[in-house]
Amino acid sequence: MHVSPDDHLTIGEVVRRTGVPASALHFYERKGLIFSERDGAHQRIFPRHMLRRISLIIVAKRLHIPLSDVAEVFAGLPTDRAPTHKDWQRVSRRWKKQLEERRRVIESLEQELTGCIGCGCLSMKACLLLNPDDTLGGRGPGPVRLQRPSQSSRTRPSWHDDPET
Amino acid sequence: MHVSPDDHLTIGEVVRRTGVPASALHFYERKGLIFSERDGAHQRIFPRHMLRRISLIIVAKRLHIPLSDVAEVFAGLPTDRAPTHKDWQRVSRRWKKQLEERRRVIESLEQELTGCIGCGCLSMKACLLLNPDDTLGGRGPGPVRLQRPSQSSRTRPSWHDDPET
DNA sequence: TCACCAGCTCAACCGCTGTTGAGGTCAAAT
DNA sequence: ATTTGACCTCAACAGCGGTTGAGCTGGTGA
Repeated sequence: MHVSPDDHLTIGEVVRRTGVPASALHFYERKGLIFSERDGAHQRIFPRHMLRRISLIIVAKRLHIPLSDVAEVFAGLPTDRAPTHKDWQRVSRRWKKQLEERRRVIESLEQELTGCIGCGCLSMKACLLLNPDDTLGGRGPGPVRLQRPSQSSRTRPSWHDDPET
Repeated sequence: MHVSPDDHLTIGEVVRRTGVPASALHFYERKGLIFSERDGAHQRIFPRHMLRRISLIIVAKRLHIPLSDVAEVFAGLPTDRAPTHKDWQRVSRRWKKQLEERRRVIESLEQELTGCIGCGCLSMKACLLLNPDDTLGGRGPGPVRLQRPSQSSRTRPSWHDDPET
């Protein structure tokens, strides 16, 4: 039943082992993320270590890392053998940093939104939600502003003012 | 210079006030998020309170709330006048919950990934990263597993085992 | 009168991540 | 000899959130 030499796998075998549909494998190959040789009948033969790359793609997918980033990562990885444990550590730490960054962005948005729930001015000029001024969250990680600015320091049109009047 | 009655605005005026390009306004209108009347020359005339809806769309965009959710929210809002402060509070709290949920998902992924950096097995069967078993993170908010499972309780293929061998 | 500007519609296209389907090849099994 | 199954390629389509461009109308000022 289509069994390949120990170190090579047909696409069907890869599909069964990884759960990734053949259409996606074709797609990844077109994108240059994975490679295959061909047998006499022009059919793909994947080196077994390609399973590692595919695993990495699956992980990236779970983490919502775009394939463009995966491609960047793969550019620094050997193509003739599986990545080493050290390779994995580099990659996973890189992706961890991206998760942290995403979390920080969300936390910052949460704080802004919380500050705006009671206000609701939605003024095109004054509302912080509407005006992503990069001064906040721009430099350095960590919380930027834990307290809402004092009343006096912030323009506060009342709710029923029309925006931009 | 194209000035409309106090309570109505041309599309150009809306563009200038909101910073949203006309093409996007057309798009939002096609999606049923905003409405306009037409003047004699079939040109859009926006009721001034439409600016509030547009502000909400801008906020949603910043929060990465999909337009489908905005549409859902707008379905519960009056179409003939601006949303009230109470409306805003309902909406912003809803979106805040969604941010919290997204943050929790990221936190959970961060933890999984952290646990896997030292392991790197990437086993199709055993790796938690590769096998999103909904038992984790599925029920209840908050951290699910703060410590990595004990060596004994978890299958740990060594790095150089081929996945799925 | 003529240019110009604001606006209009409709269709096509962008990047992303794949999926679906049509139509063909090849080897093994019946 | 035929059928089945696995595989191939290529093109088109999906949803999301719009943008771009062509070709039109209508009002205003020089």
